[in-house]
This record gives sequence, C-alpha cells and structure tokens, in this order.
Amino acid sequence: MTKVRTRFAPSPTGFLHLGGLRAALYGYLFAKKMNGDFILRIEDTDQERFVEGATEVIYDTLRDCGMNWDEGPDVGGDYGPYIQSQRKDTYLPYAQQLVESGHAYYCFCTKEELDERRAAAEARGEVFKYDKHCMHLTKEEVQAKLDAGVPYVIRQNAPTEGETSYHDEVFGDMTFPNDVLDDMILIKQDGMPTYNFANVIDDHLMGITHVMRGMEYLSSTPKYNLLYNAFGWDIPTYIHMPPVMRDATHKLSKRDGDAYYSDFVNKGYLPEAIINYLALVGWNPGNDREFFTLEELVEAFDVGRINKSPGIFDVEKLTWFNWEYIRKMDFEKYLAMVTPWFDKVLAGKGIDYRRLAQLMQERTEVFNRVPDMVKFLGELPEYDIDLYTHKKMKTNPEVAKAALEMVKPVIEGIDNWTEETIHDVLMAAIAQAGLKNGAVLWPLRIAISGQASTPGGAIEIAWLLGKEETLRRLDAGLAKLA
RNA sequence: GGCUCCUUGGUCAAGCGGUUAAGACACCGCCCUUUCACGGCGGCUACAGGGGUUCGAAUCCCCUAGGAGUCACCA
Repeated sequence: MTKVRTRFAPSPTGFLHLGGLRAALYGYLFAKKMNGDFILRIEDTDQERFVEGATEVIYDTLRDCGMNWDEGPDVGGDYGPYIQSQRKDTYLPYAQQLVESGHAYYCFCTKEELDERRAAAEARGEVFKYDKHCMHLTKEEVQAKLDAGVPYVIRQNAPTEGETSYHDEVFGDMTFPNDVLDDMILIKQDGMPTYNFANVIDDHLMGITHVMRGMEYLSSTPKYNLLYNAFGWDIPTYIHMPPVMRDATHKLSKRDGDAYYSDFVNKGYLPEAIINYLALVGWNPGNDREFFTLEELVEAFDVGRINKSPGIFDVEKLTWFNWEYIRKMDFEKYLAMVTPWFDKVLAGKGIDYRRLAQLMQERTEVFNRVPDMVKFLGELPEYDIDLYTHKKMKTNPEVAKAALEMVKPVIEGIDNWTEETIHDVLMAAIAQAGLKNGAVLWPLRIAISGQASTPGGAIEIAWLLGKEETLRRLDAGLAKLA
C-alpha cells in the first residue's frame, strides 16, 4: 500500500484565517493518522494578490499549533520546489502536451473581448461560456499568431455532452453533467498556470494520494479529473470539507476582520484551545469526548466522521475551551503569560502578581479580559453607593457605614499583615459584634474595590492592597457614606 | 438562472427503521458561599414542510421551501 500524502496548499494572500487553519488541521490529522506525510505547498501563481510576509505567517501559525510538515519550501523534500512560482517552467510543457493530444488549445481572445461578451451574455440573462472559438483555428493560423508574438492562453478542451462522476470520501458519489463545464484556462497570458491547472500537475508530481480541500471545489473536480485522464494519471482520493461559517449565511472570511488565527492569539486565546475547538467544527469523534491534544486528535481522527453540512464558528464555545485550558495550565506558565496583561494596568503599583495570579487563574477565560478585572487594584474606581446595598447580605448604605466604622480600628490594629491574620482578626471582630459575615465583608469589599465583582473576597483583596491602601480606601468609603 | 451540496434545540452535535431523540456551549432557576465565580442539582428549547414505502420513520424514496457553493487569465 502506498504511503498517504496530503497537502495544505494556501495562497500567501494575507494572514491565515481559521477556515484555512482547519483545512490544514484535517489534512495534517489524516496524514498522521495514516502514518503518512503532510506537505506544505505555497500557491502563489496569482502575483497580483501576493502579500509580502504572508508565507512566513503561514509557517509560524502552523508551527505554533504544532503541525509540522514533512516537506515544504523551508524544509525541502524530494518533490520540490514547493512554491508554485518557482515551478513556473514545469507547467507549460504539460499544457503543450495536452494541446498535442487535443485536450487543450491555444486561445488568442483578449481578456477585454471576453469581458465584453460575458457582460453581454449577462445582460441577456444568460450564463457566459467560452464558445471554443479559437479551438477551430487551423494549425497554421495558430502557429502564425504564435510566431507573431500574439499573447495567448491555453484552454482545456472540455466535453460538451455526457457526464462525469467521481467519488468523494465525505460527500459520496458525485455526478455532474459535462455541458456546464467551461473550457477553463490552464496557462495564463503571463505564462503562469492557473490554480486549476497547477494544482492538478503538482498534486500528481508530488504524489499526493488524498486531495483534501474545501467543498467549493466539488463542482470543478470533474474538470480536474478530465485532466488526470488526459494525462493517463491516477485520480487521487477526494476528501472535500464543509466550510466554517460566521453565521448561517456567511462563511468565516477575511472580511470579518475577526477570523484570523493571529486575532485570536493576540486576544489571549491559546493555540491548543483553538485547535481543539476547530477540530470539532465539522468533525466529531463519535462519542462525548471534547478535549484533545493534537496527538490525541491524530489518534481519534476519522475522515468518515467529517460532516457534510457547514458549521458555524461559535466564539462562546471557543472561549469555554480556552478557559478550561487556562485552568489546567501549569501555574508558573500561567503566571508568565498573565504578567504582561497585569502590567497593562498594574505596572509599578506594587501588587503581588503571584498571589493575584493564583486568584485569577481559574477566572481567566481569555487573557485580554484580565486587565479590566484587576484594574481596580491599581486605582479605586468611581462607584455608586448603591453597591453597598445587597439584599442577600442584608446590607444598605447605613448598615455598611456602621460596618466600616466597626472594622476600621480593627484593621488599624493588625500588625502582621497576612491573609491568615486579617481573616482571623476580622472574623473574631465580626463574631464579637454579633454580626453576619456578609453584612461586614460585603461593605468592606465594596469599599476597597469599588466594584460588585472581584477576583477574590475582601480578605484577599485587602492583603493585595496592603494595610495602608486598604485603610485609605476604607476612609474614602466612609466619606462617601457620610 | 443552470448545475451541485446541505437542513436534528440559539450554536456544535449523537443518531444510520423500533431510543423517554444523547452530550457539550449558551441561557434560566435552586443549593453552597465573605462578592463574582467554581462546584452540585434541576430546567428550557430540535428532527424545515408535505407526500409516500413500512407493522413502525429523524433515519429509505419523491416533491416543496430555505440556505450554501459554483459557473474568473482568484485560489
């Protein structure tokens, strides 16, 4: 049995978006599951859309996620080069071979002419299809134009009747009538192959056994098969994948501005969480399991369980995955990762990051939410005295005032500023006063934090703030309640 | 418009002729609790519609509707 070889073939037109990442992921998972090779090929035949640096972004993203390729532009391999623009010269001879065998022909119609005719057809409500005009040129006519240096393209000579069928591992048996097949361009006027052509040539030359790609290629696959047949090559196994959607009617695209892998990483999403979640949009292991490392995904992956219907990308669920990953993260790693986020609002404030991190780790869903959650430690926010009213704690501004007055001298008397001491002293004082814990601790926490929700209770916060700052904020609260 | 694909709760989804139609996220209650959380318990919502086939359809067939893709010298 031949070794499985899959490929991820992105165009370097910008950042890698999540739909593309998932395509790469499935290709990687399948190859590894089958003990095969995963190949990275850069499809840059469209020079107008080429974006500087985009190739590096693809490398970085894939590596970041742990998907290493066995062959590719930077790691080499026996089937290189792996960048299509560097393979430019390999395509033309194949196209010419097709011209020889009658499966393709030279076309001298200009883009402008074609655009006009296309517009005219559309105006008539018809679908434009190239009429094989240039196919009827005689050999001599063609040669004369070629000799005269007339710009040309090479088109596929597609059949106009009958139908073409193929099998897809996800979608099953597909049949398309041939009369909808247009004579697609194989070689562009600039000498570059089109994606449609290069992809067939390269997949064959690179020994790709399983072609995995988005389902938008479902309807052009017959044209590719015609090419394989014309060359007498084996048709690869097709695995078309459903798209990742933004909502029911829109694909997740670059236009959303929020679909790039890097957008999520910058917000504080973990690569592991992104990969884990992405794997589950469009595929499932057949059981209830949701958490997988990349290695575990390889183990569990099964092409037969790829869904046919599009899946909507749910940020809420991704966030949940991220949070779970953060909670399970090694504490020292968390501390290192959260520090820059603390610094955004607490730099130079003298807060004990280690203790704060302990309090924050299980509350961190996404890192970019951290600053807002801890900002109050650096500076007491403006707050309304309504916060002192809490039904369950049985507090209101009057009760709060009394509680703060009671607690102030107690805190002033604490010399050994540790959480344990603060806790013990406070609890003793509350018990002695015959009050409920909540009736005192709620107002205290409000006074020193200025907000209803905080990472940790009054005691932890008081400790983090330090005795001096705690008392200062207590006085401010008292002044507010006066 | 032609061709192709898709259609189970708000979302991801299990299911592949017989189930009380799983599970997860989200949401809503209750409990716990010095806040918010966490945790525990419980709840809410689904087979697009209509015809068949069958003793029996979410599961098979047909039609309709809705959505998506494609019809480039973009990939």
